[in-house]
Amino acid sequence: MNIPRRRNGEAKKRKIIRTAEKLFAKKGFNGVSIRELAEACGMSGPLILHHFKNKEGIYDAVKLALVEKYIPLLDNLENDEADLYGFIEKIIRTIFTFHRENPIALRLMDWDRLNGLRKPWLKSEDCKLALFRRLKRAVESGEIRRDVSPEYFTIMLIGMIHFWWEYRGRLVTEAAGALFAGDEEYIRQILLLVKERTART
Amino acid sequence: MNIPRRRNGEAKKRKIIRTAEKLFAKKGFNGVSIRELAEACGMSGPLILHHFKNKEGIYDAVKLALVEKYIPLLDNLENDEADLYGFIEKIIRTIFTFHRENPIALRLMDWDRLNGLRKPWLKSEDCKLALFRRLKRAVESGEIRRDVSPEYFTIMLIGMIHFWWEYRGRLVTEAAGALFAGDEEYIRQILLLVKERTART
DNA sequence: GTCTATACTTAGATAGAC
DNA sequence: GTCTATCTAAGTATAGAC
Repeated sequence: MNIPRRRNGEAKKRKIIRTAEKLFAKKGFNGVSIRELAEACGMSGPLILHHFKNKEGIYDAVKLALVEKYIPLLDNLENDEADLYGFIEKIIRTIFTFHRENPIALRLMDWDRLNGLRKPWLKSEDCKLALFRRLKRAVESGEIRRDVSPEYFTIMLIGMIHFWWEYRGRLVTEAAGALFAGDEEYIRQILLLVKERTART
Repeated sequence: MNIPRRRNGEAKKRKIIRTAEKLFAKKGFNGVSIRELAEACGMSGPLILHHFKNKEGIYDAVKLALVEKYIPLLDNLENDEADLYGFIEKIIRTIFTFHRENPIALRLMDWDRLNGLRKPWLKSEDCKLALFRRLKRAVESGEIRRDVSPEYFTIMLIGMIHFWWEYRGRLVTEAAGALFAGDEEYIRQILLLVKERTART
């Protein structure tokens, strides 16, 4: 009994990634040791390094796993629909859904940005780009007011959303339900803002 | 000759703080070793630890130095003037000035937030608070539209500003002049946004 | 695949001479 | 105040038995 199964490695590998995700999000790359990760996984250090080349290899795998969760959400945004406000709401909700389902993503991205991102998050800029392109078209076609700058307006919108999730992450005392209601109200306020700023009179 | 002067310690201490500021901003607390800091200062490690109790002591001193630069800016905001838009512009310019004069502050604050801030940045929330209070008064008195939420609007504004400086920090290829012009245009766009959203029709 | 033992490096901090 | 020398702990990673 207790015969080590063949091809048990993949399960362990996933376990390592899931555990490392949380630890890296909490303490950053430099703040997590292989020893600590091994203990949290209930394995030995050398076993971790049997599955991954080195510590950076673990980190890269964590990033890759997150990017892969991101991709299906982006496929939603392929065709930038006719209705500008519908499109903006869709983008906002896409980002909100991603962060709600991946509460550690923002912290990981922040650590990575501060550490000077050796390898970039290939897909993470796509929401910003999609938003910018759609806004630019709307300004050029006269769909919205001409004095709106697509570049700066994009930065403002992404900034509002980004900061909300940073800020929200610190409200640990709140109940989950209250946070969710806050999300909805914040989205509503953003959409009001967008309309008031862009609508032609 | 080359007699070691008395009371030379304070100058060294300042030098250590100025050097540590840059290193901590770049690599975070865990990413900087005392050895590295000592070398960058042109001193030995033990000398650093003669002036500060330990590594955390250096870090705290760096934070303190930054907070002290922040205080005089805040004194500007004491009386929240009659004109709402003037007040908002003043707050925005205050934050912009601070970040332009202390280009490393934002990174330090971000590192600190991620590391779980043992000791808080006592004064850094004050701009947000001043803004919130003024907005609340404006809504309640009917100075601006009633459907504006002071809480969320504050978060949006701070988010826009915060993200701009994060984003700006990555635009290393741009000339300083272009960045400065970008600042002005961004402020202009924010103020347009605020007016369009809040003005009563 | 999985462990123990261990090599090697670097970290923070101290002792003590000057 | 300032240095050299050094301690101890912790880090990454490998060797090799099972």
